[in-house]
Amino acid sequence: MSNLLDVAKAAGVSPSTVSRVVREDPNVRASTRERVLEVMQELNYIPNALARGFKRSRSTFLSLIVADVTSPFFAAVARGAEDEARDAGYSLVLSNSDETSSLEALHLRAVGERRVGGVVVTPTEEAAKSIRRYLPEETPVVLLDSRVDIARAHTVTCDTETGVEQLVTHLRELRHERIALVGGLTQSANWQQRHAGYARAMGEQAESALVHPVGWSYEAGRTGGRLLLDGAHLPDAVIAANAQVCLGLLDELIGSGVSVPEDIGVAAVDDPFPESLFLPRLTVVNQPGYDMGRKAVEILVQHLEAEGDVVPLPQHIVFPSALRIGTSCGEAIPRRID
Amino acid sequence: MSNLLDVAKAAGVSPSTVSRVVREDPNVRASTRERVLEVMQELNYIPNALARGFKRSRSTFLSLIVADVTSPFFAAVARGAEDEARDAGYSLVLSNSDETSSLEALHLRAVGERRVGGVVVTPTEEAAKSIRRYLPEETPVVLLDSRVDIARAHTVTCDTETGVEQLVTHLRELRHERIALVGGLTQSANWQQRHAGYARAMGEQAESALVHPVGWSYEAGRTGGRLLLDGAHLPDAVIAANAQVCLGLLDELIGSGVSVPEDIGVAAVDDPFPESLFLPRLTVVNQPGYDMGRKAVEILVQHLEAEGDVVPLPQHIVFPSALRIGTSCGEAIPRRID
DNA sequence: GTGAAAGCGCTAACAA
DNA sequence: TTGTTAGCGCTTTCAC
Repeated sequence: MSNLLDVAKAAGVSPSTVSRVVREDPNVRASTRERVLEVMQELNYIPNALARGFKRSRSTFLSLIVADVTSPFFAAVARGAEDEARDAGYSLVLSNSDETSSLEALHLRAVGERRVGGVVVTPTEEAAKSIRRYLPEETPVVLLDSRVDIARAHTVTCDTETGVEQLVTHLRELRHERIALVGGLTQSANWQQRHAGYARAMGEQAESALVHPVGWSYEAGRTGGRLLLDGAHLPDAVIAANAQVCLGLLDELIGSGVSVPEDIGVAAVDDPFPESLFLPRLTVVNQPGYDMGRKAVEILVQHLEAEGDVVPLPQHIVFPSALRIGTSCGEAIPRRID
Repeated sequence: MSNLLDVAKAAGVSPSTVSRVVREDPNVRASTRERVLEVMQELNYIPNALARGFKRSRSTFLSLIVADVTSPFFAAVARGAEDEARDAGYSLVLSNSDETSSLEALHLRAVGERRVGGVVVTPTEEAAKSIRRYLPEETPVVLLDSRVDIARAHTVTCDTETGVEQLVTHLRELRHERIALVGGLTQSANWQQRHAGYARAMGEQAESALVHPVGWSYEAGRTGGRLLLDGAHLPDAVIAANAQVCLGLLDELIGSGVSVPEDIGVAAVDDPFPESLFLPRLTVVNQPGYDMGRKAVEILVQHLEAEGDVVPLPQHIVFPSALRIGTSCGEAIPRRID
């Protein structure tokens, strides 16, 4: 691999001149630039961005740590983040934490040591500790889709509280009375939001026996489904706390011979099938993953490119969620695939 | 940010000693190591992996360039790739090319200049040129899910030909006679595979009027759906060339009042709804995206860590595809959600 | 408009 | 067991 020095020698100029050409510094005579450019071609010179960033101590990498890219919401976040990063001239390092603090710590350490310019992370409860420990003080952090309390961090979240409130109101307008809430963990801010929205819309009718904070996974959804099936009679409708839970829930219910929406209405926060208008369509509270990912990286870049050495104040962006009405709660009679 | 030299000074030892401690070189007296470790704590020292890799000219990044992480197949690939990369001590840089050669070129250039250790890419037709131009000669490349002809590159693919052949045979056993194939582009190796499997299983019955290589996108699926609807009568069944096409196709068909599978059976290569047992279940030819991503990175790592300076021979791995029978082609009467 | 020289943080001979 | 030294490829003063 030829380097800048090789080019300089072959072109009969100094390294600084070649550097100027590479960086498109105008202070180079046209004819000189010409010659250098030619030699670069001949030698197949590829600038070393690592060495460059190293010297200027500026990273050209940004990190995104999500629970699992395989889930549609996080895939959307990743796509938004990568698009924004690319547009700003950065490359995106992707990590999956499986919502496990040890894996999260491992990744934070990895990207910290690799001196990424900034980190976007969907944090676990222990994120604060790992961030303090493994990330350089000056590395900007955006907490996405959760708000662990970290003074220096920016946050990008979605107002699912209002979304769930609207959803429950919608369900009640459809004459559903006993409405269950399945999934999530009580200590998580995300669950608290969903539950608050639920409680607000249910008011007096809220039945704590119908609230099952069993976790965020597919398995949690199945567990929740079994809890509902084991009850004396099924609730009128059930809200899954996220896409994974929704899938588990549906598999459990339908696998037990329950019909949706005839026997029970099913709705979810996040859309398990986001790409399709495919019927039957679930009624969902949708979070704008793409925009959230994009915004998170935008904040990082802004922070990194802030003038002077004052640390930019933390930003806290809240996106609205959107109630998208489908046919899974008895809203209409669709054409069917079965 | 304190660096290795700061630690050395504060501990009263030489930089090499600190370096030895960091690298867990056994040639350090226990008491010395102790002291250095303490100082590292105090100074909050975080090793600089960039500088280290730079010095040793070994990268700790690997690159994955896919069409779009948002599609379930590529998300699975990304997850597999990241898991393997993590296990091997690398970080994964993710890029989306949208199957566009200009975007692909941009990303190849970006990761080439950033001196990633290796690249996994789902290539466009022009990939060969960009790779030659923007990647250092010695950077290993794995072509995933396609086989543009590049001498130096490893390949990881899936035998969809056999898969489609099995699928068509299955459909014929269900007494479907007029079977359409929608999506893909004739010049792509991926389409040729699918078509070859289709042709082989159809034999004499193949009708070229039922083959519509309209592209790989959601829109292509809709176009294909319209083509079918415009025909004198619907075929008995249709195979979508990938997940996106399948979604477009379903939306178009069902949106026009067609029932699946009563009026037409629908099957696909790749699963648009991979995570769920959710009924109705599509009959699909499944590609093991996770394993393919994992294997691709494994090859990269193997290549990078090969002893000596002989360039490892290109590997060509072919995964089998799996026919997964659902209920979307009239196979059974499922419980239903609608 | 161009060049010389120092150094970013680390590792790897080599010497002691 | 430990230290000295010379760079990895680039940018950046500061001269000229």
